[in-house]
Amino acid sequence: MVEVSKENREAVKVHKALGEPTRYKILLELIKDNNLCPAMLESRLESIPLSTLSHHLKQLAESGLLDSRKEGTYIYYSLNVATARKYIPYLLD
Amino acid sequence: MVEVSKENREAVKVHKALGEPTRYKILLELIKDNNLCPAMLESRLESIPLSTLSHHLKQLAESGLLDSRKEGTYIYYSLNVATARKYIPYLLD
DNA sequence: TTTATATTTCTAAATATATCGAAATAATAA
DNA sequence: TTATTATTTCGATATATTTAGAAATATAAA
Repeated sequence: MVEVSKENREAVKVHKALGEPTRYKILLELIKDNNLCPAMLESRLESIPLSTLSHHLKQLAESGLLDSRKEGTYIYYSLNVATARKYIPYLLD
Repeated sequence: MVEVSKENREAVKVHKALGEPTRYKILLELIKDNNLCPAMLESRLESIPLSTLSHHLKQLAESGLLDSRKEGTYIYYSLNVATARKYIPYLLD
């Protein structure tokens, strides 16, 4: 099997991250309102445990779609604009 | 949990289809050379059984990324340009 | 009508992923 | 230092997906 390039592996990772309903919803929330903490997202996506949410946020961040920054005990997640522009331009603007 | 719209369900399906290395490779081959049959793809993607390939082609087609047309015993798969322009513009041109 | 070719569907096993409670970490406040 | 809050990591289970051989289908050619 011909292996894909590093660039293509990254693309597959991004699409895989987007190809799951909960993660897609997280992304939609962040497009509406950038800079959200897990606890804030928890109240927007009904009945999801924080441990599950955290797991999905990790995958979205590892794909490059999200950035995060820590402030005290809070962690703010935000869209990585460059990655989002590349892979989900149809959702922006 | 807030459910996603029909449009978003379609988007998730497309991203899920793209989020798997073999299917991504199939797509890259079709971008290089549109209108390929399973047997032609089989020779381009080394060591993949036709049954597996057929399964992946089905998912790509069901997501809306591929069209297919039958000619005798052959089935030609091709990019659906509208869907591709929406979800993988970074791969086109 | 038999044979050959292209492809799909079926089925079962292997692998990967999602889920969620409990325990762990990390920062802050009392 | 102890308690509190925000979040992550762990571990186990449930669910979904991928894989590939065998059987089935469909078309065309001998």
